[in-house]
Amino acid sequence: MRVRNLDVAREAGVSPTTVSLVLNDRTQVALAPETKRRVQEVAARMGYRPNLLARSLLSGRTQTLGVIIPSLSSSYVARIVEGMQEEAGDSNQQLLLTDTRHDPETEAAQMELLLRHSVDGVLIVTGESTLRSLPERLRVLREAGVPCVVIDDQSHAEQVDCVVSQDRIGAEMAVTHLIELGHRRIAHLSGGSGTSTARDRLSGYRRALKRASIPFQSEWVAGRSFSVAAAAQALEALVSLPKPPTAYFAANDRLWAEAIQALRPRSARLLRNAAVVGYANYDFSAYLGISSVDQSPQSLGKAALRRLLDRIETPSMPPQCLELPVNLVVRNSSKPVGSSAP
Amino acid sequence: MRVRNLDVAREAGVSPTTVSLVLNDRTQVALAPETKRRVQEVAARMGYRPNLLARSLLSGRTQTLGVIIPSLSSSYVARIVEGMQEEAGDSNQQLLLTDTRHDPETEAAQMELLLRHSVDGVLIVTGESTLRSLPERLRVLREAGVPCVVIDDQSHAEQVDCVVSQDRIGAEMAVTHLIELGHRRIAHLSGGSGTSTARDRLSGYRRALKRASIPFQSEWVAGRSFSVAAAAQALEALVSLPKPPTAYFAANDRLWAEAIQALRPRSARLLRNAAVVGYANYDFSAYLGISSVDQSPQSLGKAALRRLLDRIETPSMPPQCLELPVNLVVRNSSKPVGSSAP
DNA sequence: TTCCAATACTAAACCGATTTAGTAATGACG
DNA sequence: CGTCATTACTAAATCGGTTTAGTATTGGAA
Repeated sequence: MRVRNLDVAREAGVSPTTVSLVLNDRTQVALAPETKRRVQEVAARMGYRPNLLARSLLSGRTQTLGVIIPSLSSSYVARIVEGMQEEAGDSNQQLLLTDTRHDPETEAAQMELLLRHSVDGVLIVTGESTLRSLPERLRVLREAGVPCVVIDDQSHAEQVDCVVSQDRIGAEMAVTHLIELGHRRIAHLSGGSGTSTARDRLSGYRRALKRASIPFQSEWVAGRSFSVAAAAQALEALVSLPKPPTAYFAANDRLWAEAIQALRPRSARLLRNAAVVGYANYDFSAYLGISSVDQSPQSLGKAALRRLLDRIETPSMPPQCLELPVNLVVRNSSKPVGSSAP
Repeated sequence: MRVRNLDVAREAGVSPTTVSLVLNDRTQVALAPETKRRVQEVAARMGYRPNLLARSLLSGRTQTLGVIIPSLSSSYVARIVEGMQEEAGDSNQQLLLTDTRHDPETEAAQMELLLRHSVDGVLIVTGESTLRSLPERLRVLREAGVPCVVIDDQSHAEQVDCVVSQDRIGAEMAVTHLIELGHRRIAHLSGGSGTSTARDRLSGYRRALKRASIPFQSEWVAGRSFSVAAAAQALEALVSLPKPPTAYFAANDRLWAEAIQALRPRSARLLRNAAVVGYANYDFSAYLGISSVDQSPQSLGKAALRRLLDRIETPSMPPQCLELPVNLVVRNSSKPVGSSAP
């Protein structure tokens, strides 16, 4: 059915070795130009397509990378994967994508499969629900000798390469921006303390307040996780404070949008004039006019894949944590204090 | 480094054959229970992980499916892939994802790579920009004898399996809904005539008008493609009609949102009171309160993958076109005619 | 003429599993 | 006691490439 090396060899009247040498351009070995031309012509004519399985079995390289993500629903994650795709395409790598659906067991099972498929390396985009099982995943990878890059978590930076965004700085930029708009009562809708990104954003928030000599008030920070329910509850609490905040820094745009959506109408009305800066700059952030800190997830993905390829080539490098810059996108929700415009 | 069948065999004092028989539960061959137990124990202890490359080379099956998408930026596409993931996980299949970035050449090159990797089948999510090259892709796949399912286009339904949504019916539902809200001047922001989905939506729009005895007016239909520029221009034209429409049926939510975004402030103000029903029900549609026709893209992905697996098992089946149902999600943008509420 | 080097190509081993065809040992039966 | 079936296992071929170590041929130099 499928044309093999041997078929081409027969048709061209040479040995499989010669076919292999010609098609892989092995110039160390002398070859008559005429033979070379003939083999190429025959291979093209017959539609020869090398079987990468066979090649990989011998070489131990598959040109295939495993990608583990918590879910593709998040357009933030989707963009990271897009960035990986782009870089992978340029480097002739294929991506085996596996979605864990936020489930550590699925993650474990899928990673096992990736290893059986002999991926050359693995890219892990961390998620709130799979963070706890990350050390176990890393252990398995280390034992298998398969390189790995972790995205969006730096808790294991001494053991393994990771790529994150400058979350603390991003948060600081966002809050400083609100302060410059004249706000003093600035709340933080937090993602809790379960992820290093959420912790960094809180830390940036505090730093910005401190630099402006605004005392930190613990009741201005609410939110236990990146879940909608937690966010809605937290936002409700913030808006119900005796002296409600005039501005909000949300750890995530989606969190903000969903929370607003879920709030009772009264609370939602109270929020109408508040200033907001969010995080992650989803597509819809533009439609909603929410100012947001953009991490350019594509760059994250590209950088991670680039790093993984480097690591595969030079396994001995010391692990490194790449922190990519972020930038603030200002939109309508950056309202100056006291404004009552829509 | 990696534990092989042979290593397990040596350790357990049996032949590789026996190891293979035990681990694959080949009961046709008699095996002493004690041997079986020992082999299993040794394999587990040594962390044996079968090399699927070797297995595939022999069997001709890789348990790997190629997925070709125009881009992961669209959350609609991302959801389709999510659905595939889910079904794939249940069937022990791996997905090789390739993003063509809307470029036919990248698509061709990537598909070539997928074939070299011996995927068992290919899932193609069509995009406006890669539709023209689809016949060529299908030809190559047919020649290679690799099964394929096409998503979101039924132009080749006699040759190849396809999975689409009931777009005509969805459009009819949307427009009928607007008619029931009392609207008569209903415009259609179209996706042009380049894709069968856009054509079907237009056709559903016309059917709904006809059933309500509203004469079709060609100036009420605008839009040449699913691009933002085209949509903004089209919407501008519609809103500037001497008697502007009171309601809009948009071929796509994103198109609508982006067009609004791009419009001049004056036109945007004119639209504030118009009723809208969109298509595709993106996440942000809920945040913006846009009524929308939901195709449940996950189901599309699941159905497509299911069909592909069936096709792989039974290559002789006649090609089939699956049309999945859609449903209308009603939100704030479903304003009755003459309303001036926000 | 003989020897060596360069040229052009190839035979065979190998990657790690599965599978087919077969062997050795045991036991039952006539 | 010989034969045949059954049980428990294995040797070797195979998948489709790449690579190593080689062979045959030619030409030039001594």
